[in-house]
Amino acid sequence: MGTVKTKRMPRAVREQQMLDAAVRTFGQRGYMAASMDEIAELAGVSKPLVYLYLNSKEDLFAACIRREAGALTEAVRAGVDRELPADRQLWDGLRAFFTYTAEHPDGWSVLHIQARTHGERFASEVAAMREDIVAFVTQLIVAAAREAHRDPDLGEGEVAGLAEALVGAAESLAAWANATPGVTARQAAATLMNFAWAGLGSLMEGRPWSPP
Amino acid sequence: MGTVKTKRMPRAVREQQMLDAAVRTFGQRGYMAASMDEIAELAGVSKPLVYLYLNSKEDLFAACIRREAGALTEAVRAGVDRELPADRQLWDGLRAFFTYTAEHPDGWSVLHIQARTHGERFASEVAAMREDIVAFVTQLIVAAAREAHRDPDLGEGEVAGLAEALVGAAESLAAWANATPGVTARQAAATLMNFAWAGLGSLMEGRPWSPP
Amino acid sequence: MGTVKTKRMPRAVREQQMLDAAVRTFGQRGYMAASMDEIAELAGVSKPLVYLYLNSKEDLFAACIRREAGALTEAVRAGVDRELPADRQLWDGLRAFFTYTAEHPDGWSVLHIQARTHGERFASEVAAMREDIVAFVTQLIVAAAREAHRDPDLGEGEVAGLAEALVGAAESLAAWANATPGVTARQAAATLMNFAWAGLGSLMEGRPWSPP
Amino acid sequence: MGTVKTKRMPRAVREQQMLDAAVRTFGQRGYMAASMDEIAELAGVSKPLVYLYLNSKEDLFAACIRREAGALTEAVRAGVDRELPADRQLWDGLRAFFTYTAEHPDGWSVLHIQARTHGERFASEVAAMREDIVAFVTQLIVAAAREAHRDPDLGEGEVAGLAEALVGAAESLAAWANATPGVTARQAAATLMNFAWAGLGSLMEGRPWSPP
DNA sequence: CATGAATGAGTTTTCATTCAT
DNA sequence: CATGAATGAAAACTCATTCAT
Repeated sequence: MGTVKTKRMPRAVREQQMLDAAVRTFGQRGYMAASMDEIAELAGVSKPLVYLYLNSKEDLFAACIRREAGALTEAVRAGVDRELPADRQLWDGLRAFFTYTAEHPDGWSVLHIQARTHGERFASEVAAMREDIVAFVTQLIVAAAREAHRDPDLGEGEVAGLAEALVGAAESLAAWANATPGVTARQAAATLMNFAWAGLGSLMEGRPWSPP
Repeated sequence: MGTVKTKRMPRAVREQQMLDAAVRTFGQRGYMAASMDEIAELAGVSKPLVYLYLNSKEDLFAACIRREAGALTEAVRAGVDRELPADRQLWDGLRAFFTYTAEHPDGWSVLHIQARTHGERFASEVAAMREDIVAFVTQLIVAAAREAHRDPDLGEGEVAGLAEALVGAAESLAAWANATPGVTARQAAATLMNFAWAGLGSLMEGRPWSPP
Repeated sequence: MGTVKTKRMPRAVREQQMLDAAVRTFGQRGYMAASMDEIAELAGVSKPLVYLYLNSKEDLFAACIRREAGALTEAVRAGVDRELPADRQLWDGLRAFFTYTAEHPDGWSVLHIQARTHGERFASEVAAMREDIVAFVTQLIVAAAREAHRDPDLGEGEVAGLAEALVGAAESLAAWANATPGVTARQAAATLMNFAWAGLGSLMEGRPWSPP
Repeated sequence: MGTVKTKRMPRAVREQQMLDAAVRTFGQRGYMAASMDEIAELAGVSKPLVYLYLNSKEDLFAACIRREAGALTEAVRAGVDRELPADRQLWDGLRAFFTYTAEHPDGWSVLHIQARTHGERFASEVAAMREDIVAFVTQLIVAAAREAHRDPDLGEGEVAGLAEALVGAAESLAAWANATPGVTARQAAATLMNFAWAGLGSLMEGRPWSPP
């Protein structure tokens, strides 16, 4: 499955091959356990070439994160039509998200797990992407309230907590769906929509659960 | 800051000191980056003693996982009274969970992050614990339906998905609460109850969201 | 000729063996070309032990410099009786110096050549030692003038330049004597005394050479 | 700061640019620490071209030594008029020498330090140059004796030692003068003439210092 | 029981050097 | 001629692990 070893390719192509190999290795082994030797071999090049193009293990990892974060963001963005109703947007976004994470489990692992556990430099790059997504979901919640002609009795902090919980639930479900054979992206999205949209609806109708 | 160095303690005590040091180190540095040197020093013992008692880095890590998983499970179990109504049980369990993760961030990091990224052996040990918890939540959902005299139109798979989503959301919120100053365990639990219980209620009243 | 490989020695002894090996290797190959592998092998230990005791190549080199500078200084000091007349002191000091450099060519190379060409950190350590020696020689020149009941028409700067030239000449002669078979320490010292003492005498008698 | 990159220059010119870059790099970084990459970049050419013209790092270094040794020799030769009295010749030669070393510190470093510490091949090339100079100084000493109508009671070995000491002192003073701001070539030369010529004079007048 | 002494195997990284175009 | 693409070999350094005392 490793990239076929061909000689003398343009730099841009080789760089992508290296990033492919790196994402796969980092995703499966983890940042620390991944060795530059393994990455180079999987990419079908010698180690010095990896260093020539990507500088260091850290830089290589950062490049992986940037590429994968961009790709995931782009996939979700492309799946959503901002003209449609809020629930439809959320549904489409979730499907795009679960589809992408299912098709790129290593990239998702790099973003979700590896990047968060190996230094501020990496964590902050992912945090930025995540904030984009949380902001998007927050907008949808507010839009949903408006569409339902409700004035949600929710403070800003509460909406943020909800968006955070929704995104967190999505992240967890992605891991679960990846690990559970037979669970499709569509099913994962439906489960979450059921759970979340109904809950939001109830909240907006003024029936929150309150602690005893 | 390490345990004070005292001579000749019973083996069980020494082992706990070692596990304390190991959990702290694994939690903060990650499994790969943690060095046996650092752990031994933090525990106030010599390295060979660590090997004598715990065998290897792998075994030491496994011991950490077992201890921490047990402690977390126990904390949640102790916080819940199985005689109370389902929503109260969930509320109490969530509070116990968020309290524990806030007070033992390194242990939680070991379970939630480290154990899942370093080989099947560790992942499966945590998965077992997690399944216990998901099973507990599943029971609560079913119990809630029964209490409400509803026949939930939910298949087993759907309930499982919901429980999974709930647990996943809790895990995400734990990380979020730990990282966000000013968010208490109680607040995290309230946010999630609001989100989840209302959603479950709507579902049971037969108003699920359905895909377009 | 390498140190015989014996097992389990006290740290202090091993450290000296390592320094011996390092001085020899640095002296013969130069700082950059010397490899830690070679040093460890010559010392009869494994590389990790070298790092355990001496930390890094830089620290190891610095330790060599410190040890060798101390030994050279001590050898010269031990060879001189500060109660004797100035010329006798200079003669004795030079003999001790040439003897030492002849017997420890690698140590001398480390101090004279290697330390000066690999970063301020090392250069300054040798510079400190050299300044000690230049100061000593300066004292002797002044003492010589006093003994001769002369008031040397020499400014401080000029005396410094002379001391510098004398020390420089000694350093060069050391290399020359080491490289020229059949030149003894005594001969090297005699050549320099002839050259220097007579010159100083002339200067003090007020017969300097003056530029055209 | 590197040579401006221009296309299609005659080989001889390109070679000089490469040697300029190499001398500078070797002089400042040292032989081992200098990288062919840096040299090629500083010369404004691609690495393969350096190899095409100069063959290898060793050959490149040797070419530097040859060029710099020739230039230094030539500078001294050009500064001296062989018709003038011996002391004047020495004075002029020293001034030329100190001037050259001050103006070409990297070249001087290559000759004085680098070449001597990286293998017999390079050392011997510098040694040859140095012997030329020592021979020249030896001639001057003999000529000085003749001019003074003295029959120096000095054996050949002694004269050689004196010349060696003088040259060595000059080399040391060159380093000292380069490192000490405010010391001009003229001052360095004056210091050494004072020291040396007076000493020689005394010797020839039959007042050598003799060991106790 | 406890530890100072020791290492094999691996890590990231760099460098002189060569082709194919 | 000139260069972008590529690498074999080795460097400094680290770490989990084990004896001998």
